[in-house]
Amino acid sequence: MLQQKQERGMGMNITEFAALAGVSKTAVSRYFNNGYLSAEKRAAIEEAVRRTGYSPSEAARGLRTRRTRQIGVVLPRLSGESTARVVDGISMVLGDKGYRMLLANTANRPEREVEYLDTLRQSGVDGVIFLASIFTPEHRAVLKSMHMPVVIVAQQYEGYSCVYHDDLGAARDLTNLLIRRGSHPAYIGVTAQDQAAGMARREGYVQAMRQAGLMVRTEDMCVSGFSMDDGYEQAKKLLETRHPDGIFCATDSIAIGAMRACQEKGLQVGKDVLVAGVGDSQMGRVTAVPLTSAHLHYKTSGQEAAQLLLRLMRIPGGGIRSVCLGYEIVERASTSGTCETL
Amino acid sequence: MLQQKQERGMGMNITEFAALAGVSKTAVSRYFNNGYLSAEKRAAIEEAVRRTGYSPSEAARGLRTRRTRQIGVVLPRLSGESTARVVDGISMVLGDKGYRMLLANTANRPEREVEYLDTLRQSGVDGVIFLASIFTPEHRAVLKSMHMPVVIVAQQYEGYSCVYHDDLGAARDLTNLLIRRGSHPAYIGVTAQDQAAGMARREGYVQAMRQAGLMVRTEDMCVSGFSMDDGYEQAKKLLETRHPDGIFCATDSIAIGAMRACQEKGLQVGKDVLVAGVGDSQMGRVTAVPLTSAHLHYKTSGQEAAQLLLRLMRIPGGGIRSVCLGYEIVERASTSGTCETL
DNA sequence: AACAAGGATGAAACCGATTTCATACTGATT
DNA sequence: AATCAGTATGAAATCGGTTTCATCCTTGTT
Repeated sequence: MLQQKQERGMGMNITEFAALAGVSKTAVSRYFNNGYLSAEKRAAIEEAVRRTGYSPSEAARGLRTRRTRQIGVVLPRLSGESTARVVDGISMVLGDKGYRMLLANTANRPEREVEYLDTLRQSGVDGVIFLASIFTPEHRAVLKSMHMPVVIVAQQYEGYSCVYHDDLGAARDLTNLLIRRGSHPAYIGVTAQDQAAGMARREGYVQAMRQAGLMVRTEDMCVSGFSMDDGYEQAKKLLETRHPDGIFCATDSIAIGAMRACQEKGLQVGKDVLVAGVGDSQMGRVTAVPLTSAHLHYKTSGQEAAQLLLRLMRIPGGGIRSVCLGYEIVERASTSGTCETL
Repeated sequence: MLQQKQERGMGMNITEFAALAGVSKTAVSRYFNNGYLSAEKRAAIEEAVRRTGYSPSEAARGLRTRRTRQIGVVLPRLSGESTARVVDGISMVLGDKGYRMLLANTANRPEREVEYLDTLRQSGVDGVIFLASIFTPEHRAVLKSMHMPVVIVAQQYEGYSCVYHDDLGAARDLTNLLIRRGSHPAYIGVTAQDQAAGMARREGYVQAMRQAGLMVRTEDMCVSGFSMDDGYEQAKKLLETRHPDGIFCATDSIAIGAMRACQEKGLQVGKDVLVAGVGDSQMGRVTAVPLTSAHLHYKTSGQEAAQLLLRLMRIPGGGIRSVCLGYEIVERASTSGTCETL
């Protein structure tokens, strides 16, 4: 029976293991926590670990230390390049530091975000990274009640460590590019409830238009959902009513939908109509007319967020600091007129 | 001080809370676990919970019950449509059942898979879903030592609950399609260490060729990496040495790379060269020549995997059962010759 | 009226670790 | 010789829940 336990390396507790190794429980605990320990004991325990495969129970350890070595990640969706890349970045940094990642996928339902944040609070994670979409008063309330390190990604929020992109700058530069290439661009964006993708990019468009001395007409600006199909629908309407010679889209998905609408109307993208998006997605690189876009460093933002969280956990009650990441404009055929072949 | 604790709803333990609610610890425990409890006590506790926001410590609970309500998910990468969709499916089912998801991203390093599986074993998750890429002897060893419910996705492995796709059938049908459309297709695949995407799809190609009475030449078959660029490189070589009039690719990414290689050589995809991939990715729908592919139900496979895991956890020491999901051939311009405009 | 079955109750044992504390030993410094 | 700082040690307390157990009420049944 004992033999079986030894071989399986399971179901053993520190008391049994200590007896087997010929040392005290305390010594075993010290072994796993780098406490004072003589070389002989250390060796004896090491040997016993090799034989049995014993490892201390995380549950018991967590109960006593109040640390779980887990951090929660709340995100609006998993499918979607940007989110996936952010999470990738987070897991790179956190994995190296021995932290595990508890994922909460809210499937784009803001009320779930609040719910999950609360669950994470209960489950005792050491910290939370929150990929926010929109901020409701409930969000603010639950965030305030978290009482643990929190980092917010892709939005700015006073009093918290945030990592975000210069959405406004990217939108301004892209709109400028559309203008320089000779168009008077219209705008297809997303809900203004989304600070980053909605508000900031819209503002970037408006600023660029004003600076260029162009009329900003509200009829030239419309609000779309996040999908390709949504972009297609909005663009179709726009093309019928306003006949723009350029469209700046708040995301690549929207832009790709818009390009399809253009082509269905017999317009040549990159020539008759210039189109640009934001995000530099894989898809935008393989479309018939490759899409001009702004590359945002999503993976980096994930890494930065993890770093900021580690910092918050290191400095008790302090260490709040935010990071703004830059962008790179990537011009392709959808604004240059040179229609490539793939 | 007590007032503060009440208001914050934090740092309180069951003893303090029980005193505050005017009941015994046991009653509180029963409240949260649906044990025998009079209506009055239930109401009193409910009221106290509302006032304080108290919730039992997961760590303490887990220590005693040996259940964490967490399940581990090990996957080769996060960015990548198929994986993301599988995880999406998993989180849908598991989230509804009150389970949390511990994600381990191995970044395509098989040795890390083994390492993470071991970490998950230690951290006491209630079960594991393993999105496998390849199976080494170390994999088999660590799986055997898990002593907890495990479901394997995208591969078949004797003795475990698996959910996988009919890769062979999909590959056979697609190859058949390429043949019916008049080509003698070559093959670009991935390492045969990958049972599903490597072996099975390759075998499907070979079977279809044989059934059609066509020569299967090893020179017409090559091994590529998983990226678009890898597919591009392999296709380029193939086009220079063998001049095929059709290419069946083991994945959409490879196929998209191959299409680019064709077009750079001045060949018209869908006419001079027919191309097909597997996976029905978003990207394959927006390429200049939309890509014929097989739709695999990734999200469903995630849901099924979660169901199978719940079943394993429900039936102690049994309940092993596997699921094979079908596919749907989606023919687009890359095999039909009708070159669409986006 | 006697008895069985099952609901309701709380004290105490238990889960498996970490941390405190009191004690002991070593070598270096006054 | 006395003091001190640092290393080593293990028994016991502790973390915050759940589960067992013995007991006490109710009912309904015979």
